[in-house]
Amino acid sequence: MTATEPSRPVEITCTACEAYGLSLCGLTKALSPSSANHIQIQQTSRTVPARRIICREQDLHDAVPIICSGWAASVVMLSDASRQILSFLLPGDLVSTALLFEPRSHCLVEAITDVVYRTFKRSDLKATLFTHPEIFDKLSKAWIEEKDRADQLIVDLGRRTADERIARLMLNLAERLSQRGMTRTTETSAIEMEFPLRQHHIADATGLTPVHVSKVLSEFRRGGLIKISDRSLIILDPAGFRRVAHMR
Amino acid sequence: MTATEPSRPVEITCTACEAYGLSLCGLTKALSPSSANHIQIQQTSRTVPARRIICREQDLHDAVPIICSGWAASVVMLSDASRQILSFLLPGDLVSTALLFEPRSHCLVEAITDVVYRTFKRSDLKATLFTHPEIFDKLSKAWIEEKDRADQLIVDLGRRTADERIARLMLNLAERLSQRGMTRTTETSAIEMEFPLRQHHIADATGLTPVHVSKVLSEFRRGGLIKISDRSLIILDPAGFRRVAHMR
DNA sequence: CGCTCACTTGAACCTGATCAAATAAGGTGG
DNA sequence: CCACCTTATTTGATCAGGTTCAAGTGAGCG
Repeated sequence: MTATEPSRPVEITCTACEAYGLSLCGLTKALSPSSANHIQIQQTSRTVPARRIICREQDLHDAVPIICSGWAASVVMLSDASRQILSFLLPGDLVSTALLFEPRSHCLVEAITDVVYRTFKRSDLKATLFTHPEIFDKLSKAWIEEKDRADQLIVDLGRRTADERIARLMLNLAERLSQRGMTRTTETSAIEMEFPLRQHHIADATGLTPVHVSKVLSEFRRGGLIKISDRSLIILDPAGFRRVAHMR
Repeated sequence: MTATEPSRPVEITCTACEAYGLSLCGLTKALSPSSANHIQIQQTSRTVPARRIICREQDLHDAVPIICSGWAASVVMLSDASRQILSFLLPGDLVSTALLFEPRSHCLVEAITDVVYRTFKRSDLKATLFTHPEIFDKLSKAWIEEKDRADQLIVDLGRRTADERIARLMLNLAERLSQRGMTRTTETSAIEMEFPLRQHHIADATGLTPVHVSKVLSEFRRGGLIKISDRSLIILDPAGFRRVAHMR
């Protein structure tokens, strides 16, 4: 909530995330071929420092936020101060497709790293849905993906061990980052990426305690599966790590 | 998969679930006032006996099924034969709003009781979305509800005890049934309903084992919170039961 | 009558939580 | 750059909520 450009009409194209060609920001791709086709839509860009809250449960949002850069998380707070992370938001992600239809969110979104995001006005975005089938398709795809991930998480939390949950979380993030071109593969076929999560984020996302996360990660390290240092993650043995993640 | 009426054009009105005024079937309500407005849409009705599978993961569905009567469950099967139930489907529920956009489902749907359901052709239903804003609204509402429930389940599985999970499941079902007029409140303000779930269903939905579910239910019974017999459930002490469900 | 499936109950076990203390990393003001 | 403070991570010891295993009781059904 630091810098706030004055709201002004711009192309829906969001150069910051265009490269990812994904999710809502990817809709820019759907439109750009025929340049005459660009939509004028009210849009605001904001920058939020790490750890700050992007929006709260109570906020009535007229705005639909999209992450342009940085990592964020949607989290539900319980009354005893325990937390459950519903999903991590990466560049190009719509915070929640439900916001397209309802100005209410039952969880809060917080920045993990410094985050740049843009908001579209719901009514504008909703209107373009009807006039631009490509956007409609992009958004329904985003919606399906969001739900698929939620369902996967339900299965993970309901039926998998701590090791599996943590490995799967990391592999899922690696996959999503790689779709965005945000991973590198070394000559030893290890996968390398920026990884700003603290262990408590991993704990909040997997339904575990930070203490146990620490133990499991040490175990993974000892097994030569991963290497974490300096806010970056290397999956040294992707095949072995996937084996851990599946198991059963 | 027993009785299959030949596919024929009928009004979208689905009398079986119209009474509930909910979910997709509720869209019938949105339309019926102006009778000139009725949609002709291909529709098929089927009856499935208890325990049978309504549709599998692999099936490429051209069809969008809606439960007309009975209870069903969407379940994910793990390779070790353990199961996670993602959601229970009650009369008036769309099996999955994602089916509106994608002919694929990553879980299977199985009948708990005898189930009557109808299927609409995806393309037809999708088309009416654009021409009938009331239907669009109904469906986006269904989508949001579906996602809210999934998110709630994530929190339950990630952060709550066995007692809380089970109590919340029952209270949620009671709430949904009551919206459909499928509960009775006695003079002692106990809440009574049909409850066809086996303990293993409860276990599959809450990420617990049937053995533990049995123990928790016995505890609830001993505490005078609920009474289960003969496929029906009475919440004897709703206030007390809600207290158990919240706890923290 | 004999089966199968659902539920119950108890004992032993185990995964992950809790508690506690020590170490390492940042971040801030001087 | 240092001193200080706060936040992360590690590690070990103990605890507990649920699982697993096992055996027994019903209830519905062909």
